[in-house]
Amino acid sequence: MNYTVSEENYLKNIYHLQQQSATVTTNSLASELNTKPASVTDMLKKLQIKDLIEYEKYHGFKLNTAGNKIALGIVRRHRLWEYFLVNKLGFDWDKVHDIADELEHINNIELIKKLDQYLNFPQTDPHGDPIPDINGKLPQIKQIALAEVSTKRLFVVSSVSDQSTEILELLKHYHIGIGTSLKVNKFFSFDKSLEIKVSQQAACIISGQLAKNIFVHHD
Amino acid sequence: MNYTVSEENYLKNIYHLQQQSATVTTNSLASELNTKPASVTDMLKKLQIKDLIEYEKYHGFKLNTAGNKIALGIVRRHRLWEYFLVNKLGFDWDKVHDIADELEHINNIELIKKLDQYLNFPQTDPHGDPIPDINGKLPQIKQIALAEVSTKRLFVVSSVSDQSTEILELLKHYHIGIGTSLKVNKFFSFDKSLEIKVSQQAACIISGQLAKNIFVHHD
DNA sequence: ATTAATTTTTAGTTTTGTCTAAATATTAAT
DNA sequence: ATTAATATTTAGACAAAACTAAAAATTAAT
Repeated sequence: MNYTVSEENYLKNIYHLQQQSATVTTNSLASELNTKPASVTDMLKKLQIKDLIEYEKYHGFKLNTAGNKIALGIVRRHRLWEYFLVNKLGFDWDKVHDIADELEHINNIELIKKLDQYLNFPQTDPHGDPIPDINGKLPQIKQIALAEVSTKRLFVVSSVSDQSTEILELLKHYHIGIGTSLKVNKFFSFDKSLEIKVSQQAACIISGQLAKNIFVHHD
Repeated sequence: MNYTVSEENYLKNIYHLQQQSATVTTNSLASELNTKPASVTDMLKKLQIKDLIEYEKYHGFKLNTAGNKIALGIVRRHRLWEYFLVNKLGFDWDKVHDIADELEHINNIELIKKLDQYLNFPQTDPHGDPIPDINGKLPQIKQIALAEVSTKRLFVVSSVSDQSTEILELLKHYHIGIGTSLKVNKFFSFDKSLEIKVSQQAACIISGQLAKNIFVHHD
């Protein structure tokens, strides 16, 4: 079976919204897709006929097993291409999203297999998000927000939840990227800021706001 | 300005047909695109309104300067991706066309600039076809069909006009690829076959049919 | 120079994905 | 338990890109 670019975009965005709340609403999907609720309703009917979602009028909807598998395929392609764009072509990680949004719709098994191999089977994309394997299985890396970590223990940055240019700018300033080792020296309860030590550099202070968006795992 | 996938496909195919005959007909374009003449007429009107072709009802049409520039951009992207697919991902050259047909429509200047750089600014794609530069200029490598070459002189294979799996199979058998050095020992007028000597190998005989499809340039 | 054959265009539909405006269901509030 | 507010769906239209069948223009043939 083959799906249109539009169908794939709906499936992908339902998938992402489901990561936050199990059931998705027409309005939230519409705003995610920059479209109108009426258009969403139209597409939902089509996706239901193709048996990719569970959908009951007026009562939200979610991907079924088949829909989930397709969504994971799209996510896999998106994240592999992001990895390629950053690690082979030398893009900054905040510039690759839109390009990957186009590349992800090229659904050629051989292409993605060879790309994966060429990239040496990466586990996560440049933002630290896990890349589903060929069967749609996500490598589960358990990660904690830096804001909730214990002090004096070494962690490795595994992902950043906000992927804006603004956060990248700040992270660049602190010399923090995916894979950077760091530890928290002290939490300051007054303004939730914290003192951290990033690899070989001198200790520095970051905001609680930032620490909530940096995810790490044990070394 | 931004063009749809369909518009780009029309422009690209008009470009290719123009390589063979200066003016293109509705029927030939329809069969090239696997569509119906009526659909071609429809699109021609649109392309004329967008000022990309010269078109007079019932009297053929061709790309104007603007249309040509866009077509060359598509060809550039197509051939760069083909190069990538063969030389980085390890595809056989007869398997890359369809994938490149999809990749070519992603029109992001930064992407193509970085891809070009990553591939080290290749001059020709894996079939030996020249890659237009960023301004649409084609590197002109003058080439002759092997069937029309003088004997006992050394040539380098620069391209193959037929790009089917069938010809690849045959070329593999003779150990001939783009870049292979060879010379013609003798033409046999009886059946137009010719004896050639490929690099270090023993001399062998190929058909005139094959020789017409192999293009070479001086060493 | 007519007629026949071919090519191209027009007219009218269809499908996909979108939209606006109006109607209907659901949820929240008094 | 109504009413008000919000969310969702329906109805009807539209644009892009294709199609079929029929009409019109061009070219070739006698």
